[in-house]
Order: sequence, then C-alpha cells, then structure tokens
Amino acid sequence: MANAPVSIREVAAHAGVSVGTVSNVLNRPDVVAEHTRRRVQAAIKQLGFIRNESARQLRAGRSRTIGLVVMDVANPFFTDVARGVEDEASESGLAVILCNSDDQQAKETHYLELLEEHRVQGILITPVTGAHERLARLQRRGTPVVLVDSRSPTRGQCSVSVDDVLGGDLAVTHLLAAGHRRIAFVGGPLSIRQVADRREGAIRALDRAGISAGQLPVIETPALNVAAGRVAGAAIADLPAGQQPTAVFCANDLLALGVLQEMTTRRIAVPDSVAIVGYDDIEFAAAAAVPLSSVRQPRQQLGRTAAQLLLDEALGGASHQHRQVVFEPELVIRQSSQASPARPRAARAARRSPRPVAAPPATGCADTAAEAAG
Amino acid sequence: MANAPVSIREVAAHAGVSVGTVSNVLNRPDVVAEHTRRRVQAAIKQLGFIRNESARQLRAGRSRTIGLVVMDVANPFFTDVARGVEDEASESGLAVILCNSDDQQAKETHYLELLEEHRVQGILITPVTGAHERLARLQRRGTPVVLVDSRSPTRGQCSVSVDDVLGGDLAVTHLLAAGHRRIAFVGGPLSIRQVADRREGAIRALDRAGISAGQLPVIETPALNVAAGRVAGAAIADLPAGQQPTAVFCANDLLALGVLQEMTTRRIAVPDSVAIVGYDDIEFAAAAAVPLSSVRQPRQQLGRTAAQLLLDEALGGASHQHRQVVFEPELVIRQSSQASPARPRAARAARRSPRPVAAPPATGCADTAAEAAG
DNA sequence: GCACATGGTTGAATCGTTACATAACCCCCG
DNA sequence: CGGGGGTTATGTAACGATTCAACCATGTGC
Repeated sequence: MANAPVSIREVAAHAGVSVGTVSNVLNRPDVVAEHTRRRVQAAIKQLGFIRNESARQLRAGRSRTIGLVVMDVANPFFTDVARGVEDEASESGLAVILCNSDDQQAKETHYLELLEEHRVQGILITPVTGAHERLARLQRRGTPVVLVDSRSPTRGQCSVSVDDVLGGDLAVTHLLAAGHRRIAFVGGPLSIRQVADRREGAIRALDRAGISAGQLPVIETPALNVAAGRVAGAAIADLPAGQQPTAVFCANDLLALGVLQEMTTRRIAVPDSVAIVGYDDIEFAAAAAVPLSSVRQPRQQLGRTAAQLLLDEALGGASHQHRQVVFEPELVIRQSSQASPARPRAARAARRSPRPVAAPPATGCADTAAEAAG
Repeated sequence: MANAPVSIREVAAHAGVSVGTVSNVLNRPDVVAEHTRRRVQAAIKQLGFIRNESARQLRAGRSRTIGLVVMDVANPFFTDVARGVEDEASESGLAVILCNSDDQQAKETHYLELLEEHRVQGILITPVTGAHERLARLQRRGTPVVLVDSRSPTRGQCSVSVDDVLGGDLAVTHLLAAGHRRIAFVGGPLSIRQVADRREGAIRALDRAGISAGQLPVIETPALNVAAGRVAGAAIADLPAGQQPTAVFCANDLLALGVLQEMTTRRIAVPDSVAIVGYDDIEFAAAAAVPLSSVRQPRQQLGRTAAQLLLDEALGGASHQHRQVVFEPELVIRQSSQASPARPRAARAARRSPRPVAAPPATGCADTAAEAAG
C-alpha cells in the first residue's frame, strides 16, 4: 500500500531543524555540527526518506544521467561498448539510459528528443547516416554529444572511433597474402558508414595489389545480423561455379557467423572451399564452428573512453578540449582463413610470422577475460 | 556555446499568451482555440523550446522511466530480455535505465537506491540471492517491482520466470536417453537460484532413472561466462580417466561454449568423447564449433511480458492483480549431444522422434529472426 | 567595551511545469 | 435587457530540493 513518500520537509520537522539544515546534511555534511547531523540522520533513517532526483535535477538544471544510443544492443559488439560506458558512468554516480536506434532515423530522432527532454548530462551515440546536422544542433543547444564508433566530421565534437578503412585493408591484405584472388564483400546497408569504410579498406588493399576495385563483388545485406548473414551465405553458395569467390570478408562477425553457418549446412568446406574473415572479434568468433578470423576492435575501451570524454566535457566545463580519438584495429587470424590447414580442427601451436599482426592464442582476448573474472 | 535553455515562460511571452495556455497546447491541444494553438506552436518551434522532464516529473511525482537491473548485459540472454523490455517501454513513451548488478549485492543495492531516487515507474530485476526482503520493502514504499527470470516467493509481487527445474530435467533426461550414465553439472555460483534449480532438475531426472543424486558431480564455477567455462572444461579434462563424465550439462550457454572450446583445443571429441548440453539457446549456440544442444527460453518474450506486467501495475493502479507467469523451457537438440553422429559436421535432415520436444531446424529461432529483419 | 571574525542555522526565493479555480467573452433564450 | 451556458484564456499555488544572504551566538583582539 504505497504510502506517500516523505520529503525533506518532514525530515526537518521530525528532527526539529530547518529544511536548509537537512539539505546541508545531505550535501555538505561537514558544515553542520556533529550532534545536529546525527539527529537529522536518525530522522532520515527512521522516516525512510529517499531523495527526490527530479527535484534536484530541476534545481540543478541537468539530470544525473547520460544517454547511450546504439544501433542494436543484441549485437555483442555494442553490449561490450555499453559495459564500458556503464562502468565509467557508474563511477561518477550517473545512470545510463539505453536506447536502440535499429539504424532507423525515426527511432533515433525519437530517442534524441527524449534524452534532450531529460536534460541528460550528455549523449553517447553511434549515429545513423545523416544525423550529423541534427547532432550539431543538439550540441549547440547545450547537450554535449560524443560520437561512438564514428569519427566526427568536425572539430567541434568529441568522437571515439576505430580506423575502419585500415581494418578492411588488414583483412583483405591478409586474404590476398593467403593467395585469394576472388574475394567477396558481405555487408550492408552500405549507407552505414562503418560498412562503407570497411569496404573501402578492402578496395584499397586490392588496389595496392594491382587488382581493380570492380573485382570486389559486394553482397549487400539489409542488416548486420546472423540471419542476414545466412541469406548472404546462401546467395554466395548459389552463384554459378565460375563466379564463386574463394574468400569472403564480412562487415561484422554476426554476418560472418551467418555465412559460416550456411556454408556448414551446405557442406561447403571452410576455409578450404571458401575462407571467411569477420569484423569486431566478438567473444563468440573464437568459439564458432570454424574459429573465425576477425578484425578486433577495443570494444569496452571504446565505451570507457567515450564516457570519459563526455564526462570531461559535461563536468569539466570550459577547460574542455574536443578530441577525436581513433583506435587501430588488429587482425586476429584463426582457422576460418588459414591458407591450407593440415587438419580442420587442429590447434596450431606456432604460426608463420609474416602476418600484419601476430595472432593471439585461441583462448580469447585479454580484455574480455579480465572483465569476465568479476 | 550552450545558450540557456528556453522555458515555457518565454514561449508564453513570445506568443503573447499565459503559461497555462502553453501548457495546454502541450498537453491538451483540443481545449485551446485553433489560432492560439498555431501561434504557440510557432513560438515553440522558433525558440527551440524543449520540455523539461525533470519539472514534469517533479509535478507528477513519478518519472517516465523504468529501471532494468540484470546480472550481466554482456550475456546475450539478458541482451534479448533487455530488447523485449525496451521495445515495450518505448511504446508507452518510457525510457529504460539499464543497470548491471554483476551478481553483487553491493552493486544491486547501489542501483536500487539510484532508481528509487529517480522515482522510476517501476523496477524490473533479476535479483541476486537474498534480495527479496529488500525488494519487498521497496515495493511497500511505493515502487512496483517485477521479478524477471525469477519466481516471486510471495503473492504480493509480479514475476516472470521459466521453470528451471523442468529445464534441467529435460536436459538430463535427454542425456540419459542417449545412454549417458556419468553426467557432470557445470555451473555456479550455486547461490544463484537459476543455477541451483537447473541442478535440482538434473537430479530429479537422475532420480527418476534410479540413479542416486550423489552421482551428479558438480563443477562449481565462479561466474557464468565463457572464461569460467574454459576453466571448468580444463578441470573436467584433467580428471583421471575413470572419473571422466561422458556428458556435461552446463547451467548456461556461455559456460557450455567455454567447455566446448577447451575440449576442442585439447582434441577431445564432442559429442563422441563427451556430450554437452547448454542452457538459454542463445543465438550463438547454433553457430558453435559443434552446434550446441540447449534448453531454450523465450528470452525476448520474458522481457516484454515483464514490462507489460510492470506497466499494468504502475499505470493501471488499483485494478492491478499480481501475477506469477511461468514459461516452459524447450529442449533443442543439436549435434553436441547427438548419440553417435554419422559424420561430425553433417546437417541432419530428419531426426529420430522420441525426444521430449522436437528440435527446430538449425536455422535458428523465429523470434530472433523476426526482430533481425528490422 | 567595541569591532569583528567564526561556526551553525535559518527562511525565503528559485528551478519549469501542471492543475485548478476564476475570469472574460460571446451567443442565445426568455 | 438580464442572465444562463459554453468556450477560451489567465494567474497562481503547488511539487521537493538547493542555495544564499541574513542572522545569532560565542569568542577574540585591541
């Protein structure tokens, strides 16, 4: 039976002091005398008083929350980013409001309005295409915005991203080195900047190898999830024999897992008939039917850094300098793109060395393991 | 250069009306005359007025948000639950504050306080052990609480759960039917109710088969993630030959994937040397090195239903009836527990039928696919 | 004995919005 | 012409916490 919540006023009455004093006990305990403080604290406990955040926020002008808008929480990549954000925010006593844009303008706009109405300290966002103008306005109106996994086109905004062009380059350079010449790209919608960049990197790698860009067939997917990957895999498998690629580079691991699943179902050998390289190196990439080569991004780090920049901007105030942080991706080579493995499932102790980046052991990546221990 | 946000007052002045009228335009547009409304709307647009949620909340006494406290967002099971919650909340114009308890009392308590201070409409929570008394108090103080993936011990609270004992029973019954007699259980901490229940279901199944409960060796893990699974897998592999189980039932899929990974690394054949059954049937179970048999839970449905119950309680008010919804889990059989597969990677078109529940095709589950299309 | 600092406490004003009682106005009926 | 009835618009009092100038004792120094 919800009894009315008790306010600071009643606490004051009960402790025989003024509301100002109660407020001081709450916010500046050091300025109130020992015995008064104790009396007030007793009253607080006895009445079960709970501060009203709305009232504090109204007074303060800003809420103690930050917004996080991602394309899809169901994607483990964003989950890890979210973890990083939440840990960081929590340390500053802030709550995180989580929003899924599903890469839809309408949903994104809806959530941005909601967050602005909430007067959040700031917004972390992986924007959909063409959102920049809107975000710039938001920022001008006073809500700090930090781009996550996306590079700010201007100097007037913080952003944390990973060099996706380099990532695509790494992946395809690796495939070329393994002798592949017909490489397909799976990803979409191409309107998503990350997807376009990764494809561009792939083309750059081909270019350098003297292969024309037209030589990169693109299977555009409607989304970046496993189901779309399966469909793409089927499309590849159904190509006439002459046009079949010998390697596939996927814009993310979910797609790669879908492609792999479809290949497995159709008994098309991976990597012997077709090699696969994914992107993100989510934890499940290493555990896949055929352990997946992938381009690793510092996911949790991405989230933490973004949150830090946001907090610096929101709390630090005038001294804040906008920064565009760009991380470098790292290629992790596993079985799905191994040139000609002796045995399909053998664990490989040593590796030939002339690879762009040394592949860590298949036991998974350090950051994930550390976090998992908690 | 953050210019001060504009208030309803300035809008009123600019449009030459009173604040009350502006408020009416915002909340009850039908009571204000056509041309006045237009004038006000023009002023709103021109000044870039954004409602202040804090002020509304203060007035209303409650915020337009709900809290979601899960054990770990990095676990795809909770991710899918969160998706369901968010979709449902969003339809009612509510925002979701996401919190990770990491199965730690301290963190849970911290977040519960934060949510209560925020005067959220209600809290959805997968509680850590022994939180019931605290949650009951919270509820008595006026914040509706709905338990997610956990059964309420009392009638005075809504809850949405899945019958974990039945799930454990299904898994082990299946393994027994496949001829396994030495079955190990991997999971922990055992203080987590879900883990304990699944183990209890396993024991029930053994019991029915006339096998004593002591016959279920338990490898207790410190957490429910892939890393812990790998450690458990190593522990199993290191057992003296005579004590090695022929099948392992894991308390969730992350553990199962870890165990599987370790077995693969050590070239222990799955399912031939050791069969594995997981729990949750996350999307990645089907894509694993050896497609994972698992006990499926209606993840997204769980979230949606919980959110619906919460909204009914929070908005419906007096007419609300507390309900304890219990879903039934469903066993999905894949290769990791197949008795003696003809070839390790073959896709099986038809299946022998006397299984508790018919396994759906390996193409994945419907709800996930549907959502993925968006 | 006076000015003045020190430490503690008070009370009112304030944040932006909503609800509600009241007023202004027009139209039509008696 | 006076007075209901309807439609619109107004002004103000909350909501609960924070802030800040003012105030009150005490004590200290000269």
